[in-house]
Amino acid sequence: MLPEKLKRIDDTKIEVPADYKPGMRVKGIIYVDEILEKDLESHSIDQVANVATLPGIVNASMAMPDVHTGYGFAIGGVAAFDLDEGIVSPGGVGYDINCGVRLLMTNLKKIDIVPKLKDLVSVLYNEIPSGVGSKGKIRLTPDSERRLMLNGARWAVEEGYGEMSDLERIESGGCIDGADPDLISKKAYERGRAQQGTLGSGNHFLEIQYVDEIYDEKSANAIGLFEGQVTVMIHTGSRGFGHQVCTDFLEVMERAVSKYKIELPDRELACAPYKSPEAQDYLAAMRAAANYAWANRQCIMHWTREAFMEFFGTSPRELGMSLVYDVAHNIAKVEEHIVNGRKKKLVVHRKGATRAFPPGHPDLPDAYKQTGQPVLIPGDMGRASFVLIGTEKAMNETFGSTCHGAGRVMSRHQAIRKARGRAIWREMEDRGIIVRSAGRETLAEEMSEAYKDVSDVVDVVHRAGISKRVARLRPMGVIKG
DNA sequence: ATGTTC
Repeated sequence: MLPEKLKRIDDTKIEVPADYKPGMRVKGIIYVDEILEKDLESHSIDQVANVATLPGIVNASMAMPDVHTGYGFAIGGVAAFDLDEGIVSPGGVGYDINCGVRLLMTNLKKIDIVPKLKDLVSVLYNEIPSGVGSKGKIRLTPDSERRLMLNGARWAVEEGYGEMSDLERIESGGCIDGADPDLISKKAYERGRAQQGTLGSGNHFLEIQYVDEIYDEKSANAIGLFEGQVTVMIHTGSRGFGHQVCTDFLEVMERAVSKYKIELPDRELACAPYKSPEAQDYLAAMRAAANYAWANRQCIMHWTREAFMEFFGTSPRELGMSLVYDVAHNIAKVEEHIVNGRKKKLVVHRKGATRAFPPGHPDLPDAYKQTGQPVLIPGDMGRASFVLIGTEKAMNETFGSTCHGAGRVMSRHQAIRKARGRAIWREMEDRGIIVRSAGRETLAEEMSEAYKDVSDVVDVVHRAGISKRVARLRPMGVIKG
């Protein structure tokens, strides 16, 4: 049951009124329908309300339909702050800075690979390092790690991992300006040294998929997607490097909270005024970690192309292996939005939320100027993933943002208990999905039933108009950490 | 998410 104070606005969203909790400066908006409303945790609602108390918050504290409890800010949260009055908070970005998704398409059809699927998955599994604490094939010197932080995916391309033309199909060109390697701790340098080009664990994955349904023929055509087409989705972030950056700056922010006398309903919301050196330093360090993640997805995509080349004995070009797009879903960015009819720069925190810019937006590459920004939504490993497109309505309502995935319904611990005595890999294989995993418990934690149905999540954002459904992808082969 | 409890 929803708390009585919450008001349903329409069939896709509810309002958390500004009198829900003391100190709220704006209302909260949670995008859920009657189905997902049942999975809404009261703690997530409290977190949306807590964020609404932060100085300089603009319009509303928002949450997407895949919302669940996170560190301070809910995962699935979107919050934008005024640059004069507002704050920056590491909790609004999360531990996995620039966790995100990229989608690679091919000109292969599902029927071309079904008979060889198991072998193809093995080749990929051997080629892409995965698992907790996994080390990659790259060893960064302090100097190369610096250049990586400054240049992101461009660093990877310059090192031979991919092509320059990949860069225009990455959010922010695969490199956000304003990173400062001098603000990165020795510990973070050390943790990042051997983890570039690794998948990690948890919900991170590499998946071979096929396009199973097209909803919007025109946009799908413009992107290059067709029914039965094989695609590869890569979901990973900045690994131990970003985690360390977040840890380091939470400490800085805790001190800033007392220094600037910021009153917080929850110490996990530790933050600093946007214009303070603490906030500017965090943003510069966060950008270094964001660039680390973009380079990471670039390297992994490159090895995916190499694995396909080795397996099929033809070049990636002949296999049509071009990048569709790459999105960040854990990041804070300074963006221009219209507030009360006037253009204004804001610092937008997206934590488990994806940018969804509309057709014509100046930040989009030429390839997507007319279509709008591709939005990539990974589901759980057994069901589906989606390609959506950004909309004008998202610009007006959610600072150009939409959902990011399925969202858990079971805790990791619950899932492990529920999976006891079962062979999840075999259950998947019976459904025609080949899975390889480095970690023993990862498959249990990540089984389908531990997640909401991503189709329900996507249905809400589509009906709400904050992004538009283009295609559904079904998993065939999964590599997990 | 995470050298899965510095």
